[in-house]
Order: sequence, then structure tokens, then C-alpha cells
Amino acid sequence: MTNAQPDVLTIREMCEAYDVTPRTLRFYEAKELLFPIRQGTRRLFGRRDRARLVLILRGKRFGFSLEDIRQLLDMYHTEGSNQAQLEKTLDLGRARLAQMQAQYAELEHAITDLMRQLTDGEHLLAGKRRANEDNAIRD
Amino acid sequence: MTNAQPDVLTIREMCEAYDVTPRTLRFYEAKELLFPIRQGTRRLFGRRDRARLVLILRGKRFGFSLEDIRQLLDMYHTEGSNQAQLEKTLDLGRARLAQMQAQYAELEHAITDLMRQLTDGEHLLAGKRRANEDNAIRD
DNA sequence: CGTTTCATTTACGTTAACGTCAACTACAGT
DNA sequence: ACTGTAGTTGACGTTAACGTAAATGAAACG
Repeated sequence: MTNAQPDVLTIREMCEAYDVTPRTLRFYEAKELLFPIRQGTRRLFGRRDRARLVLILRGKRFGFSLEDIRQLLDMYHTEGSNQAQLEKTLDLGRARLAQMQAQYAELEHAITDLMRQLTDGEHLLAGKRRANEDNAIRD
Repeated sequence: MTNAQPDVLTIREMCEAYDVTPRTLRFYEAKELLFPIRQGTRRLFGRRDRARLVLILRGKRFGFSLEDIRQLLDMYHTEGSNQAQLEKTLDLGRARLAQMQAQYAELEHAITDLMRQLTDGEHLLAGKRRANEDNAIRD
């Protein structure tokens, strides 16, 4: 069972698969968020890089900076790291988890809030519609 | 019941209450996110502006841009707007609500994901600790 | 009335996260 | 050998969201 699939994507394939530009992928490499292998001069993105990219894009949607994300990404290949480094990474992960849980709670609140405003607005709109009909009758 | 409390804050008071800088508040005014009244040359922020500021800061934490937020803020003083404008605002609000609900779901997923990585990492760390003890015995 | 103490306007600086352009290079097909 | 078609590396440009500094004005205090 020698897992012989190539399983690497070119930069174009990555862009289409994850809806990003080449510039973005090169930028992420420069910032050490991704580590594509080189076949000659070209980049090839393996499964590890794709998993990382998913986490990057996800983190961005939650409002985290790339630097925030970069530090956290170590969480996903802790295998080779030493004890001290691992502890630091775990601390960082726990802190991030707390942030996300807080954000989760706040997001729930914001959602119910917005829903209330929406129904209020819809009632207001219904009122205006009736008013318009009344005017039409009088014309 | 003539509600005679002044109920306005100076820029400093605002900064301390909401942990922002004066620059930020002036910037938000320039971008038409806030509309402080003027007493002579100075700004005074009333209840409406404070409510808006809360929503602004909240929106930012969820990764929305100030321009995104500005458009949505109309949701919270729909009283005077006309029918067409109100419909547009409501559409925008519904779209935003959908985004936030999606984000909510994704955030939940991300949280369980991160928790799993954390426990994995902690087990790994425990293993390294035991290995270290074994070494100590042999020394 | 002079001097701190805030606040204001104007303007230029800064950082993050890319966009855009120019000038190569590597290879594939004809 | 010529022509595309990706891909690459600089290098500079851009936008958002403020920071920072300078000059001015108003207000309160002794």
C-alpha cells in the first residue's frame, strides 16, 4: 500500500479550488504560512498545505490576522517539536480557543439582536405599505 | 415625563467607556458612522451614537469592514426612512444575517476542531514528559 | 491675565494584505 | 527555431483603519 497518487496541485489548481489568487498563495509562502515544494522553479501544494490553507481562510473569516493564524498553525504539525515549544503552542491554542468561544457567544447575541431589528423593520414596512394603499384609494 | 438627563459624553469619556482612541471616534465621524452633536466646537456623543459604537465594535470583532457596518447601521434608525430605502436596508440586513448564521455554524465547527487538536497536543506533551522522566532515571 | 488642560483641524506616516506590472524562465506544441 | 502558455521573482502601488505630530482654539483655574 504505497499511496502512489501524486496528490499535489499546481498554483492554478489551488487558485480555482480555493478561490484565491496566485499572488495570495505566494504571499502566504513568503509569510511562512505555506511551504509548497518545488519541482524545478514551480510550486506544488500538497495535502499539508491545502489543510493549512483551509485553516488560514477560515481564520480570516473570523477576523484573525495572518500573523495570529501563522502562530496557531503550528498546532497542526506538533509531531516534531520539542517539549518547550509544544507547551507554548498549546498555551497559544488555549488562548485562541477562549477567544473563539467568547466570539461564539457574542455572535449568538448579535444574531438574535439583528433578527429582532429585522422583524421590527418588516412591521414598519408593512405599515408603510398599508398607508400607501390608503392613499391610492383616495386618489 | 420629559427625560431631562443630559446623557451625553465627551470624547474622553467615550474613549474610556469603550476603550477606543479619540482618533478612532473622529475617524468614525468622518466616515459617517457616528454623528456627535457639537457644543461649540466640541463633540458630544449621545445614546444613539453610543449604541452605534457598540454595534461598530461588535461588527469589527466578526471581521466586517467599517463600510459593511455603516450600511447596516441604518437598520437601527429606520424610523424616518422611506419605503424604497427601507426595503433595501432590510435586504441588506437579511443578507448580513445569513452571513452571520453561516459564520456561527463554521465557528462551532472550528471550535470543536481546535479542541480536538488541543487534547491531541496535550497527550503528546504528556508522552514527552514521561520520556524525560525515564531519561532522568537512567542518569 | 497668563497658563495649563483638552479638544479640534490638517496633514502626513504606518501596517496588513494583497494588486499590478515588468522582465524573466521553462516547457509544449508545431 | 518560433510561439504560446504557465509560472517565477522583484518592485512598486493600493486600500482600510487608524497613529502621530503640528498648529490653533476654547475653557478653566489660580
